[in-house]
Formats: sequence, C-alpha cells, structure tokens
Amino acid sequence: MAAEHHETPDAETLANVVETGLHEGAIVTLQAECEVEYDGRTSGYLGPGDRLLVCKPDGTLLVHQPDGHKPVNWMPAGGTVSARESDGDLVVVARRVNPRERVEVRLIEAYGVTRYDADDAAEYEESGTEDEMHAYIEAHPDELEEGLRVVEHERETKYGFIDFFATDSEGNPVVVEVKRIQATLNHFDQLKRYVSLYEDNDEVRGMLVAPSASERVRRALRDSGLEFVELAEFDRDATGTTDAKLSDF
Amino acid sequence: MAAEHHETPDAETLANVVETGLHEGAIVTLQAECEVEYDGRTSGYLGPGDRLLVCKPDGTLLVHQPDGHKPVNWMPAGGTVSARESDGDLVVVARRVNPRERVEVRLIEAYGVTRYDADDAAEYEESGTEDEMHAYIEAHPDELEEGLRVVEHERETKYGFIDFFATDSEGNPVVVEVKRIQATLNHFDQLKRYVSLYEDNDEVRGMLVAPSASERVRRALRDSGLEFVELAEFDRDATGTTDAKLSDF
DNA sequence: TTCTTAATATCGGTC
DNA sequence: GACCGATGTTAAGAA
Repeated sequence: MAAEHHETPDAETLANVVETGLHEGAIVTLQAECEVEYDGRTSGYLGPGDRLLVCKPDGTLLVHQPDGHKPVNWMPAGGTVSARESDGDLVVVARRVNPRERVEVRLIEAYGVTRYDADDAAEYEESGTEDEMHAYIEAHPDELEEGLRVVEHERETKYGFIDFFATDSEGNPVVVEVKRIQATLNHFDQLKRYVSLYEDNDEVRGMLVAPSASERVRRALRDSGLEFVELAEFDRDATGTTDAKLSDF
Repeated sequence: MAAEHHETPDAETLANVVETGLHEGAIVTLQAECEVEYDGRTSGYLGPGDRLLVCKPDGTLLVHQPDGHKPVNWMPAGGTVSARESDGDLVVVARRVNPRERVEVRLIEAYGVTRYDADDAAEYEESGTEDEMHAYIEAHPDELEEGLRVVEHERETKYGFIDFFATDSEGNPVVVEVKRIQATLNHFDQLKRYVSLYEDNDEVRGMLVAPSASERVRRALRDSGLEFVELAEFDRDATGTTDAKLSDF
C-alpha cells in the first residue's frame, strides 16, 4: 500500500509515523490544529488554527492554511525535519544551516496523518522559457532588426551578463536584453547597466526585446536613448533546440 | 471529524470527494499516480509518477513530487478546480483567466484521498521585514550618517518610488535605497535610476543601505559615484512600530 | 560557496 | 485591471 492513513493519532503514533516515514523516504502529510513559530531571516508567529502539514524526506516542510498558493511557513530542502513529544504535545521542527533558520510546529490536535511511499522518476519538461526565446533569436536575429548579427551570447562583463552582444547592418555594436514577459523598469535598468560599459563608444545601441512594455518603461528607454523591440510570439518549434519529447502533447 | 480519509477510492468517489469537498470549503489532498499537463504562460508535461495533490476551495491546486519545496505544477488562488471522469480515469483540472492557464492532472491510480474541513482564522505575524527597517531608519537616520535628515519617505517620481529622500549635514540631497538582504546589481540599478532623476544637480548623493554587498556591486557603486552603507542589525524593538503581539515569543 | 539571473515567480499596495 | 516593488523569494547554472 503506497498510502497509509491514521485517524486522530496520538502523539506517540504521530512521532513514529513522521520519524520512521521520513527516514524511509516517504512523504508524510498531517491534518492538525497547530501553532507555528519561525525564526531565521525574519521571525514570525502564527496562532492556533487548522492547517495541512507536508513533510518530505529531503527535509522540506510546508505549512498550508486553508487559502492561498504559498505555504504560510516552510523549510526548503536540505535541512532536517524531526518530531518529538513535549508536554504531551507533538512538536515538529525543521532546521537548516546557511541560512540558519528553524520552523517549529506545535500540534494541538491531530485529525489525521498519512504516510505516502511515493515513487516518482519523471522530470518536468517545459517549453516557452526565456532560454528558448534566446535560441530563437540566435537562429533568427533578423526578427529583431534587418541585418542584425549576433556576435556573442551571454557575454560576461564586469557588470554582469549581457544576453546578446550583436552588430547592426552598419557594424555598430548592439547590446540586447531579452525578456519573455512584459518589460519592467528593472529590465530597463539591466539593459542600461550593460550599455553603460560601452559609454565611451557613441555608436553603441541598447535594445530591450520583450512582448510588451508599460508607457513608463518606454519613456525611460527613450530618455536614455535605448530602443524597445516587440517580440510577442516566437515559433517554439523553430528554435532548433526543441526537445522531441514535447511533441507528444 | 475534521479529516475524512478514503483509501484506494474509485473514480466516482474521488470525483465526489473533490467536487463536494471544495464546494463546501474543505481542503482535499490526494495521493496518486498521475501525469500532468500545463498550458498557459509556458507549457509543460510531467510523465507518470506518484505525487501529492492539494486542492483548496479558493481554486489553488498544488502538485508535489517527493522532493523539493516548490510544487512541480500549480495553480494560484482565484481560479477553479474541478474533477470529472474521462475514460474511467479521474481528471482534475484547474483553470484561471488573466492570465489564461490550465493545469490538468490525469490520475492513473489513486492511493488515497482526504477531505479536511479546516478552520483557521489566525494571521501570520512577522518581524524583521523591510518595512520595519524603514521605520527604524526613519527614527534613527543618524545610524546611516551623522546629521542625515529624512525629508520624505517613499517619494513617487516618474521613474518609481524612492525609499527615502533626505539631506545631509551640509544640506545636499541624498537618495536612499534600503534593502534588508545583501545588495544585488539590480538594487544598484534601482538606486542609480532614482539618482538619475536629479542628475542636473551635481550635489545629489545616492546611498544604498544593506547588510552587505558583493565586490561587483561595490565596484558598480564606486564607478557611478554612489555610496554603500552597511546596516546589518537593527533593533527590532526600537522602530516605534513594533506590534505588541510579537513580544509573546 | 558565492554570485548572477530567470521564474508559469507570487503577493500586496496603489492608482 | 495595470503598474511597481518586496519576498524568509526559490532555483539553476557558472566561477
């Protein structure tokens, strides 16, 4: 049986399911009334309430309230999760170092606990990322501007990495920053930082490539003599790097 | 009973528990072998494997693999989650508009499902945020520099919001950008963008306040005539805005 | 480990 | 609903 459930478990059963389950590589989920304390990069406290806890064998701990996508408290993989009795209550603690932090969950009443011996070898395959947009541009620089030629991809400079260092049809250098989402002021900043490396060269151009940009971003670009190039859709099959497995769905 | 578990449920039971549970405000968790498809801002596919599904009444759907802190697939709150039979399998679909996207989970084998009628009115209280750092600086500007005086907090400009607009002991304007974590190049960018608003004024200074900064960030600041001020620890009780509830733990 | 950047980022405040 | 910036951002990739 991959999933083994215990209803209204006592503290001893709970401690055993959590400790043994995690040690043996299972996911353990709990439904329980609890209070939570976090101390680390910040500190915080969550008063009593009903939550869903998820403990994974890699040290992940999630505390989910009834609403919301993100856990109210959590510990990323890499630490340790342990359960011990304290004054008759069960306390689940997750810790890690670097940064040093701790999540402590004091269970007030446990409604259920499930040990889940999950077996999953699959990896998520994704399409439409910025990496693919880069590959598309590298294969089709003319889509940005007639005569544009890519000189270097991901050029490292003392101020960070330039997406594309290119030249236009007249041989002038062009710094290109690519975004797969609507361009923000921070993206404008990034481009401007890269262009500033070549400010002794009057001929250098800066180009922000994205599907859209707010008016404020467009104005900021204009004010700095930089350009916006709209690239909304790109053929995901024409990148030359498309994974064959993705054609199945 | 707050948590009601069904072992190896058939498709009909599953559909009923998911649909009825969510409609009545319960959290539904499933242990199941499944495959997942996402289509929206990007698209992706996850082949068969054992995962934990979490469905919340606010439209949240989480698909968790045995490892890792973040769900491999998800839908944030605001959409709808539904379950229906298709060719004898149960298919759980989460959708939303703006952006239009969809997560579809095809269950191959369900090991267990739990309906959890969770009641949680508590709100998380946090201390040590950037807001508190702002309050501390506003109350103790001398910590940044002797004689510094805050003129305006969160000043809106055409290029965004300046954390603090201040004056130094000689009356020169100082643009202050505050970060609670180690300063990054993007934070440097932000400060430079704000300072550029006053570039007609030779006397304007720019100050990045953070607990630390990489050498690359420090060099970028120096190159642009901007300053770094280290503020590692600040007394969380001395901000003047500390919430009394937080003194309990 | 540290640094740099993308992310289906999410989330909240404001206009 | 769009825009802007914080986040205990997380996570991946490179030096």
